[in-house]
Amino acid sequence: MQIKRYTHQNRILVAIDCIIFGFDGTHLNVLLIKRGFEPQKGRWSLMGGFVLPEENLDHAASRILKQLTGLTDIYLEQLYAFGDPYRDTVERTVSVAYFALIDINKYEEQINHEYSAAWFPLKKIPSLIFDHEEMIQMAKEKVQYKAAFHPVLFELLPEKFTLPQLQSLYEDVHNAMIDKRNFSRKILSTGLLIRQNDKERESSKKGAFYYRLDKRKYQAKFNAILNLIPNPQSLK
Amino acid sequence: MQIKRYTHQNRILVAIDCIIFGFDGTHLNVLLIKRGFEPQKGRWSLMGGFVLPEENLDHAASRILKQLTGLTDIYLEQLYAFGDPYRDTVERTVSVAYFALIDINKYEEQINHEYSAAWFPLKKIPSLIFDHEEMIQMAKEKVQYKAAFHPVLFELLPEKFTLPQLQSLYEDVHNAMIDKRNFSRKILSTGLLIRQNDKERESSKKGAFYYRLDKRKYQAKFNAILNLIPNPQSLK
DNA sequence: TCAAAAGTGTTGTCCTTACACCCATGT
DNA sequence: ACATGGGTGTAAGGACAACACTTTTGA
Repeated sequence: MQIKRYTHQNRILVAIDCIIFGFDGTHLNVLLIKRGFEPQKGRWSLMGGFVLPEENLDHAASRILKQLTGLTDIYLEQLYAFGDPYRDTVERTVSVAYFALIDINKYEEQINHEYSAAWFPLKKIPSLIFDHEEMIQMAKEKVQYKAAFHPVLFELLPEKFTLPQLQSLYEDVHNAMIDKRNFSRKILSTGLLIRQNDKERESSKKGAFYYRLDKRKYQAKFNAILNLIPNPQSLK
Repeated sequence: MQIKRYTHQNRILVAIDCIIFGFDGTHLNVLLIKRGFEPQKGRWSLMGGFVLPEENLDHAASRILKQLTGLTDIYLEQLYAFGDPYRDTVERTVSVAYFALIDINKYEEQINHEYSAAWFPLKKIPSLIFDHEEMIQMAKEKVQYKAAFHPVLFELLPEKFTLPQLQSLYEDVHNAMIDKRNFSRKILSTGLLIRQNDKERESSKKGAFYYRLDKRKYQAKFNAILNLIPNPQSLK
């Protein structure tokens, strides 16, 4: 007996919301849009959209990310499904949240005129619609946790970056000061970085060597458990 | 302007599936049901059900867990949302998977006659409907990962348990032999266990002391990052 | 008295941390 | 020449892993 449809069941809207992180050199930022549409027109929110009939959740998230940023091949990971019956004030909607880590410079090259978007440092997030603040909070904790054991923060940097840049990123994400000697030893001991011959000369007179990821080793070791921050206890 | 409903959008069934783990003293097991209903009647599957109009996802998962096991106040955590458009052969359904850790003995006291359920060791999972095998695989990896840093496996044991029991649990979950001297030192150094005065005398002549969780400290330290297994590298 | 599992301590190695000085360069 | 940030080495302490013998008791 072939069944065609489940009867007497309640169908629900399924949406995606994207927490898009970028690093401005000092702080981790989130990309938000000012809604030009109802509901809650004029307020800030995460970029989101409904899941279409023929696409899976990952595809929907990629599509929505591309719609705002123009970017593809981005680090994107499912975070959590939010399903409070009243979280969306219009109609019940289950939202599957994804977080993305992008190189903030790549974004700035793109310009999307359909949405007015802006970066906000995590400590200065404005009031958001629905449960979007909760989503960002959870995403932040997830990135923090993940970055303590996996080399995921490289996704936030350009292809060429310096150790001081990398260190500020770690310091901001973990909200801690790190000793630069210990940091460089630890990071370099992973074998993931290849030193380039040229230097970045904007932010210091001496200049700091550029590094580049060894992509083979990066992929191979991504899921390995590394110890990337001094006191994992400082996480909660 | 108040909107009443999103127009032109596609509504989807939202279901919950529960991966219920129990430990039989030797192996980690999963509780499966033999479906007495369509679709796929007669095949093994996870326990699941649709999300009802007025309940959130956690509530739906608790309800479904209780329906099968009779148990409440169980460790239950959202795992992942599965949303391939064709994963359910009847009709598109997004399933939010949860995993539960229960004391297998508590379950056996309960008898649910509506469902014929059975425990399967992880290495002997039968063929399952839809994407349920993938769900179990992901849940297994999640438990393994989580247990390496957080004292979550206690949820699988009765209130009173012995160190050898705990050790076999860790050994099975991480698929590794652990030195008992190092293991007991590490576990006891967390300060989470209180030794009882009585012994378990079934499985050895000498008898092994019972321990009990210090619930205050357990709650306090649950999210702290502990090092609970010898070589985190043995995870992948 | 023997077998079977429980319980316990020490040592060497490695990893982690704390810490201070020199280097290169632009002004 | 000096100020600024980049880059490196070492020593002490703590954590981890490897390892073997004694204890208890039921048969």
